[in-house]
Amino acid sequence: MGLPRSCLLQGDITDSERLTGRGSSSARTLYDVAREAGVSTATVSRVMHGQEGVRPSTRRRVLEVIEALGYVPDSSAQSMARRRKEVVGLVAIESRGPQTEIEHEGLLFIEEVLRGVESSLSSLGWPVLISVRRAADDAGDYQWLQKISAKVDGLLIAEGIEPPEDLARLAARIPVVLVSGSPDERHADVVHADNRGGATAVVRHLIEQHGKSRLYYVGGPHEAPDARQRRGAVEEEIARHPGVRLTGSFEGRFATVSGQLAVREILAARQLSDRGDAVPDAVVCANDQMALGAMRELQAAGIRVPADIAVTGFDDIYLGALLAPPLTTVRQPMRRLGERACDLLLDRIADPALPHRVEQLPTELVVRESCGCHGPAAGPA
Amino acid sequence: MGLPRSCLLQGDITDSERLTGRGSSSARTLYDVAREAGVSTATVSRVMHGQEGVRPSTRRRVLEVIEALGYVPDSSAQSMARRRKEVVGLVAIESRGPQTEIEHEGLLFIEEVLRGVESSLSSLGWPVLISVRRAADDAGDYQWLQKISAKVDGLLIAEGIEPPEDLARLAARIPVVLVSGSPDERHADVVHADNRGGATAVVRHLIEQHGKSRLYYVGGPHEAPDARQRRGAVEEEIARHPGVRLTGSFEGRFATVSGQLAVREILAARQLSDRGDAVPDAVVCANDQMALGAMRELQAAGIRVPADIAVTGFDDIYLGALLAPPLTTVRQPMRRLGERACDLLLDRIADPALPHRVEQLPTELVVRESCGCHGPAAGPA
DNA sequence: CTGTTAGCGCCTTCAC
DNA sequence: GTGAAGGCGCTAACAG
Repeated sequence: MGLPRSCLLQGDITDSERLTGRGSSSARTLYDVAREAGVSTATVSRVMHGQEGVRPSTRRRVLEVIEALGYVPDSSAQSMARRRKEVVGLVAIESRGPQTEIEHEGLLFIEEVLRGVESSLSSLGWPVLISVRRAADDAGDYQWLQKISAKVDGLLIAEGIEPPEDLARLAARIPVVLVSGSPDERHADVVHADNRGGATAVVRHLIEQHGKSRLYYVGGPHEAPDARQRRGAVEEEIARHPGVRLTGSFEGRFATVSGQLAVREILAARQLSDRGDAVPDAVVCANDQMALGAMRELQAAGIRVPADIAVTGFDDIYLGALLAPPLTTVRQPMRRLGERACDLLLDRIADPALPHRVEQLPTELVVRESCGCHGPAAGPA
Repeated sequence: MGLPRSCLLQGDITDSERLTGRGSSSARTLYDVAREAGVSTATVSRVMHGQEGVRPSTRRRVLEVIEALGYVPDSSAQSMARRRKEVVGLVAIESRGPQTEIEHEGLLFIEEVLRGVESSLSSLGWPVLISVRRAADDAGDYQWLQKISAKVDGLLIAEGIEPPEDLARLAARIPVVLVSGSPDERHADVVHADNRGGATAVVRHLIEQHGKSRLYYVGGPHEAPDARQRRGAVEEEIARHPGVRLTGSFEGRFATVSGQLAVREILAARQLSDRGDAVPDAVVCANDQMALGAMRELQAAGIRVPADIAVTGFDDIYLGALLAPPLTTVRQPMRRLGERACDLLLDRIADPALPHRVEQLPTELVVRESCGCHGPAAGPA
C-alpha cells in the first residue's frame, strides 16, 4: 500500500513496470490501479464513477494509470457488489414440431421485438442477453430458463409458454414480462396486441367487401396465446355472418412451410370431392410467413391470387408489401411491443412491488392486393 | 451450521420455515440451502454440480432443499469464482449517416449471423449478449465496447471497424473475432466471405452473358472492409473488359434507401445529358437491400427491370427470391459466417495463445431474373 | 478528501 | 464423505 507513488507522479508512467498496456495478457484489477497510482481502491472506484470529492490532481493521476494499464472493471464483481447485472434477457421457445424449415421459423417476430427492446434500452446502455430454445425437450426448458434468469435483472419471454407453474416460480424470483402473452396471465406482466380486433377486421373485410363465403383458416400452434386469440376471433366473426362458413383449417407453426402444407391439404381435398364448394374462396392465415407459404404453393399449383382465392396474413412484416401480389394483412406493432415490454420490465426491476400490469397495443388492417382489392385502394370495411 | 437437521430429513420439508418457495421475494443463497439441509456449502456445491463423493442420502436431502427453496445459483458469483462468464457478445456498429430509414438498416445481416452464433453455441448452452450501436458518437464507441467486453468471455464484432488501435487494445484484453472483417486484420481472428470472387462473378456474368457495357455501382460504406473488397473486384473486372465502363457509382450504407438514392442520381443525370450512353444498362449493388431499393425506385420511374436496366445484389437474403423480378445476386453464407466465427471464438477462449487465424468462406453466384436471365435458367458464366 | 474494512455468493483446495 | 476457509474484484459505509 505504501508503495513509492512518486515513480509516476507526472508523465513517466510508461516507465514503470510494463505499464504500456502491453502486459495486457493478465487482467488488471482495481488493486493494480490503486497500487500503481498510490491511492486506495475506494479512490479509484470514485474516479471510475466520476464521483465528487476527489482532488483534481489525484483524479488525473488515477485516470492516467487507468488508461495506461487499460483497466476495465470486471462486471461480475460489480454485479455482485451492487447487486445488479444491468442486462435484460430476451428468450423465446420455438414451438415444437418436426425439424423442417428451421431457417425461417418464427424468428422474424422475435427479431422485430428485439429492435424495440434495444431501442428502449439504448438510453440506459444495457445490452440484451438473448437465447432461443429450439427443439425443446420440455423437461430441460425450465432448467434452461433458470440458467438464463441467473444472468439477468429481468426477463422478457416471447412466443412460448411455459407450464404456468414454472412461470410462476420464475416470476417469483425475478421480474418477468411476457411479450405477446396471454392477457389472462396473472404471474407476470404482459404486453400484447389486439389480436381479436385485428382478426375480426380481416375476416369482416373479406366477407363484406369481397363477398367471400368459404374461408379456410391457417392457424398458429395452439400453445401460443396470440394464435388462440386470432383463431377465436376468426371463428366468431364467421359465425356472425349467416351463409359464410369455415371450410377447414390447419394448425401450423407460424412457419412458411406451414402455409404450404395447409394449401396442399386444400388441394388434396379438392381432388376428392369435385363439388365446387369444397374449395375455399379465401385463405386466412395467422401470420404473414404462413400466408407467404400459402400464396406460393397456390401459385405453384396454377391458382391465381387473389382472382381465384384470396389470401391474408397477420403481422405486417416488411416482406409482405413486396410480394406479388402485395399481401393484405393486419399490422401488429411488433417493435413497439418490444419497447413497451422492456419499459414495463425496467419499471418492475426498479420496483418489484409494482402492481400487476397488462397492456394492449392496437392492430390495424392493412389492405393491399392479395385480398382482391387493387392498387392503393379502399380502406377497411 | 449445527441446525436441527432432523426437521426435514424425510418429506416434511414444507413445514420448516416458509420453505415452499413462497418466501421467494428474497433470493436464496448457497448458505440458505446449506443451513437448511444441515450440511456445508461445499457439499451443496458438489451436489449442484453433480460431483462424485456425496453420500446418496445426503445428496437427496440437499436436492430436496434446493427444490423447496427454489434455489438458483447467482451467475455473477459463479463467474467470479470460476473466472468465466459463459456468455459471448455480438456487437455491431452501424455505419454513421443521416438517421433515415433506421428501420431496416443493415440488421438483416446481423440477424442471420446471430442465428449461426446461436446454433454454434447451442451445445454449450451459452447465451449471446447482443448490442447494436447506432448513431455512434465515435468517442463513445470504445467506452461502449469496453463495457460490453466486461460482461462476456469473448466478442464477435460485425459490420463496423473500430480504429485499429482500439481493436488492438480490446483484443489484448479479451478474445475477439471479426465477422466479415478485413482479412488483413492482425489483431483479431477473422471470418469473411469471398467477396472478391463473388463480385467478380456477377460483373462477369453481366458483361459476358448479357452484353452489358455501362455499369453503375452502388457500394457500401468505405469503412466496411467487405464493401471495399467488393468495390475493388468490380472495378478490376470492368477494367479487364475493354469497351465496358463504369458510368458512375454511389456510396451507400447498405440500406434500402441507399439504393433508392443511387437511382435518383442516375435519373437526375439522365435528365441533363440526353446522350443515351449516360445511362447505365446495369446497376450492380453491394448488397441485396440496396438492390431492392434500386429496383423499386427504377420501377417507380417506369423503367423495366431487367428489360431496360439489369440490377444485381449481394448476400442472397431470403427476400431476394420473392421479389419481382427475382433478384440475381451473390450468395454469402451469413449464417455459416456466424457459426464459424463463434467456433473460432470458443477455441480462443479455451486457449488464448492460439495462433492468429483468418478463414474465408466461399460465395456463389445465384442467377435469377433481375439480370436478364429468365426462369430457372442458365448458371454462372 | 482519502483510506479501511466488510461483505456480495460461490468455488475449491486442503484438512479431517 | 464432509467441512473450514481463503479468495475472485468491486462497492459502500464508516472512519479519519
